[in-house]
Order: sequence, then C-alpha cells, then structure tokens
Amino acid sequence: MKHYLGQTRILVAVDCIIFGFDGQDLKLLLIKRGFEPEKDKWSLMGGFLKGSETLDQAANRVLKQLTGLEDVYLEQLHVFSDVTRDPEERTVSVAYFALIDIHQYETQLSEDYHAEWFPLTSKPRLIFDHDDMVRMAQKQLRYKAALHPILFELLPQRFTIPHLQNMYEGVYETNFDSRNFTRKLLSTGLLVRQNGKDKSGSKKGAFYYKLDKRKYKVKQDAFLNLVPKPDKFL
Amino acid sequence: MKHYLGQTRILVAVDCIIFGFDGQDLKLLLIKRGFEPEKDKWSLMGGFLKGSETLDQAANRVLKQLTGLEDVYLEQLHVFSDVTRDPEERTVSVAYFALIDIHQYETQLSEDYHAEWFPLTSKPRLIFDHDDMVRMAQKQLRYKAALHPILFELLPQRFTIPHLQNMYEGVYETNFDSRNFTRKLLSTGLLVRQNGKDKSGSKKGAFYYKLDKRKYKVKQDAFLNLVPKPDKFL
DNA sequence: CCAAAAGTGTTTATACTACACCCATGA
DNA sequence: TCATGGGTGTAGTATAAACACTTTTGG
Repeated sequence: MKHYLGQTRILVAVDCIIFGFDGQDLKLLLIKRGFEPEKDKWSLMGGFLKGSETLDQAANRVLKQLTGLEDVYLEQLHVFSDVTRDPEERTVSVAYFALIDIHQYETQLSEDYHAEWFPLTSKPRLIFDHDDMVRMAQKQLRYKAALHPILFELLPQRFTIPHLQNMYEGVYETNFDSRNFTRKLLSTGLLVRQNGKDKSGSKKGAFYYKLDKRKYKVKQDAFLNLVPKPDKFL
Repeated sequence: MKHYLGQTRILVAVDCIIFGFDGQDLKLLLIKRGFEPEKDKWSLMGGFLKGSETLDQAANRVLKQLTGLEDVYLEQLHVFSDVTRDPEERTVSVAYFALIDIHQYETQLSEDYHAEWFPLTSKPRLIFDHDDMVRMAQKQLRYKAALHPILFELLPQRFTIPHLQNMYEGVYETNFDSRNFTRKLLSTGLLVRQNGKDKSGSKKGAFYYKLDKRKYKVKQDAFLNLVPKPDKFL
C-alpha cells in the first residue's frame, strides 16, 4: 500500500446477460432486485467483485448462484463506467453474457430471486444502465454468432435442424431459406446424425443431431457464415 | 454509502496498447515505468481511474498524456483481474488498444516517459501481465482488421496502395498478392485517388489516395474481407 | 389420400484465386 | 535500355443464392 496512495478505490461489479432459447424466442433471464436502491425493480443478475477472486470467477459465481449451472458459455462483454450509473455509489460494472440451455435451467430453483424469462422483444425496463448492457449483448451475440458456432450453447445435447433454424431465426428476427441453411450447416461437419426422430413438429419427424464435440472445439475460431449478409443485422 | 457496506473497493486502472506503423513494421509504444514497483522496467502506458471520469475518458487522458494526441481510435479490449497481477495491491486493469498515425506522434514530445517504439516481433518483456495484454491486443487487431477497415487509422491522410499493402502484410506477417489486394481495396469504394505520386518507393511512383470519410464511417461496420482466409491468423 | 413439414437436387450468379502482361521512369 | 516496382486484365474455380421437387406419415 506504499506506492498507490492517493488513488481512488472503487466498487467493481459484474452483471450477467443470460440468454436462453425456448424453441420459439430468444429469451433473457431477469431478476427482481432484492435490495436497495431500486429494490423490486427488474434487473440483471449481478454481484460485487471480491478481493479474492477474478472477474471470470465472480461472473461464474453469480451465474451459478442464480441458475445452479456451471461450465457455461460465458464471455466478458464490456465494462460500463458512467460515473453516476449507480446512484448509490460510484461502481464500475463488467458485463458478461452467458448462453445456457434453458431446459437445464428449468430444473433448477431460483425463486429466491423471483427470476423470470422474458422474450427480448418484450422485456421490462431495467435498472441503471442494464438496458444498455442488454442492447450491447444482443448486438455482440448477433455479431459473434454470424461468424462462429456459439448458438449451440443454447440447445440441449440433442436437437433437430428445424430446431436450429428456429433458433437462428429467433436471434436475427428474420427467416432463412431452409434448403441453403441446412446445406451450410451440414457442410460444417459439426453435426452427427442420431437414429431417433423428433415427431413433435411434424408427422414425418426430424432427425436428431448431436454436436461433434471435438470438431466443435476446433471450429470455435473458424469463420462459418451461417448467416447471409450478416452486416445487415449489426 | 448506506447499502453497499461490507463490499471491497478496488483500484481500477487503464492500460493502453498503442499501435503504430512506420511503413515497414507494426510497432508498439512502450514506456519506462517511472515509479515503484517495477520502476524503470518496460511497461504499457497506464493510469488509475479517477472517481470523476469514465474509463473511456481515463484511457483518452492517459493516451493524450503520452502522445499529445486526441480523437484517436481507441477501443476497450478486456479487463484483466488476476488477484495478484499487481504485487503491490489488488488492481483490476482495463486494457484499451489504440491505433495512431506514428508520424503525428513523432512531432510530439514525451521524453518524460522515456517512451520508445518497438516492433512487435522484438519487444522487451513487460511488467505484470502486460505481455498478455499485448498478445490479446494483437489478436484482436488481426481479428477486427480482417473484417473491418480500421487499419487506416495507422496511416497519414495521404497514402499509397503499396503503402497500405505493406501495412496489412506487417500486421499479418505474411504476403498478399498485390493484384488481388488492390482490386479488393478499390472495390470497397473507400479510396479517392489524388493527383500526386509518391516516388520514394519506385521510379514510376505510386498514386496517393485519401479516404472517403463519409463512406469510411458508413462502412466501419461492414464486413470487408481484405484478408484471405482470416481464420489462419487467429 | 392429402396436408404439412422434412429432406435432397439443380441452375445461376457472384466472388475469389491464380496467374501474365504492360506501364512509367530514373539511372 | 533496362531494371524495378506500379498498375490493369483474364480465365478458372469455389461458394452462395435462388429456385423446385420428392419423401414421409398421421389423420
């Protein structure tokens, strides 16, 4: 403490933008804030950085606290640092966005936080600058998903191609040509066809697929182009 | 201060990874740290976040302090938060990377900091986790420059196409086919040919170009693909 | 046997690559 | 006049878009 005298110490928080996909819409997990200020208003799940943990650890801790989930896709998004963003006390907040399998979540309990899933298109107003965080997270999700195969994180282990297409269409709020979409998808070599079929969506039924985990990891950094004209969505 | 009692306040710093291009190599502006700990070791330029400023403001302040430049390309990169990254006291640091016109800089004075430009390929070891920051910044620079026209920020207002190509080759440490490179570049519509020629590189001379500022701003978000097979460089 | 979704195929346009040649000029 | 880098052209290939048809099966 000898050399950094006179510098300001500041509260550091993490806030998590948690995305899920229910088969129809892209959704956001929000909580009713349990303490002042802004108690009982809708908010992102968050928490303060402790002296003994890194930000990644803090984000994982916060995420687990709400969802019970570990080893989840979690990416540092941006630091928000407006001087008055928290009216109570100057706080900089590091936003993380998470992609989780919404069905994994449903088995967990988090009534403590009065958590609810909202479609992105009809979410309530959030406290502080959390709306900005969500906006940026959505933009980053579209950006990254247009280039890299990350949306699989939103799906259960087994999924169908129509299921996948619904998800992409939900994320980009548009429609894709299913023939071209299917071809591109299969040409990535990421999918392994299973024997069973999902008959919930049609009489013919759609084949289940699983991810080729090994190729999936390798191709995380590859540019894929599953989304035509991605610039349009930024 | 009523509701956030018991939380840890932490030092927040910004560090700037400052890139420049001298016509040959991609370079990094480093300083000799002027205070303890690690005094006189090579370091990124940085500073602590003040209570009255945002992180963007702090980064711009730090950058101006060293280079005298304002209105510079500056982008928040990542927060580094290892608990012991600064042995003196727990500090989280927000890394920013900056792209500046190295010739603009040369007219400035910053002997106070014993600043020097180093080629990325032969920089000294840096203090703390600054080497990690540089690595990530270089990766992000390659990533982003492969998709968006940001490298122009490294050039003076007037530049030639061979000049541009040298820069891209410096950033990616590889060679491009100049015919294809030129065509792609011109097809973006970003360049406006000037009358004069630069004869320093050849007897024939290469035409000067300027950026079409308006189109440049519009196309900042567009996907350009000036770099073939960009995945190879990530 | 028919409606409705799943799956496969084909043609066409576009973009990228790999290559070769001409141009301008100072020495 | 020739060596050197600058600038333009073209043919072949790969990729993506736009389109149509067949398959399956529960009702």
